Amino acid sequence: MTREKRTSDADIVPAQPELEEFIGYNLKRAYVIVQSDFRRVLGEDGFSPRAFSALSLVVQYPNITQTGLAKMLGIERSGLVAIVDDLEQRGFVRRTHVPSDRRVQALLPTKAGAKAIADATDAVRAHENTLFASFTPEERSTLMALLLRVRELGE
Amino acid sequence: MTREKRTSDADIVPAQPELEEFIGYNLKRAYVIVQSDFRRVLGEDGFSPRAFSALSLVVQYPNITQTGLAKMLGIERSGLVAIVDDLEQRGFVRRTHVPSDRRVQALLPTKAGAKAIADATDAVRAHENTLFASFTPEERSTLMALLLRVRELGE
DNA sequence: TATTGTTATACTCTATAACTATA
DNA sequence: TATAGTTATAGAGTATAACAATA
Repeated sequence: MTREKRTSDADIVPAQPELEEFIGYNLKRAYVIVQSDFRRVLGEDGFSPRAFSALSLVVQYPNITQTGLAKMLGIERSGLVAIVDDLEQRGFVRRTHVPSDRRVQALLPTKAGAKAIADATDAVRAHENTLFASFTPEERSTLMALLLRVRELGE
Repeated sequence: MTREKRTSDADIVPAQPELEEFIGYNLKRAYVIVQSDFRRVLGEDGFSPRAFSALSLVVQYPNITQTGLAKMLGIERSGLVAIVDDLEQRGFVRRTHVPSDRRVQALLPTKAGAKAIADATDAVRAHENTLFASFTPEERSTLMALLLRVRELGE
């Protein structure tokens, strides 16, 4: 058994940690970068990522139920209550009873909610355009396509 | 001002939610998919993603300090204490005092720690190979390269 | 029996601030 | 004064289980 010449374990400094070979690790690190920049920009408008996502979907799918919205967001129904409570208190959505099924609370955006999400969406677009300024349009669309492929692995 | 023919807001069903246009949103959804699969596989070996990452780095950079490890992982020093406590209790790392500076606690992997991370690394490789079986090698390396580019945006 | 929204609860992850012992 | 490790604490975010109202 041969042994490399070195004085102690501390001398072993690999050019690249094994960790770096994993997609999961790089995905997380990349996600943290983008999310923290999102929070910095959207914090001014008072939107957390999940509040932004929820309101965006309510505006696009008016009368969506809370269960339906939770499914779209990939979270539990129970977790959505606080999010909707917050959006309702800020006057961005209304819970409305549905006559045909009195269990469900359909969600409707208010005009203020539609305005707020339109402004926030513009801000997020600007944030991503700035953050990804060094990416070519092709690189961005390639990244998007591959991320969609990853998302499909979970279905 | 023209108005499209429709009976109510509920009829508006866009082919694709605006949310889907954002890299940040897709990054998060993709990350959740990969992480939950990681947890399912590594849970058997008793490694959370962060414990796995921490031990992996200690094995690769023996005598790393806690502050140095926290920087590599992108978390606060204080957050690392519980992680190292756990790894030390399980006999995977040792905290050792450094004579030249008695403030620092250098971290050394034990043989059991090196063995455990080697096995877990094999398991993670297998997990990613299975999960990304539908990706070609080129697609995987393209995804990795783009994720690295995103990570660089945060430096 | 099953489902919708809700509450209670707990767990993970992370950050901030303050402490201690060293430098 | 500054730094390494630590502790206390709090805040997101999420999940599970159970409940009332309704189907």
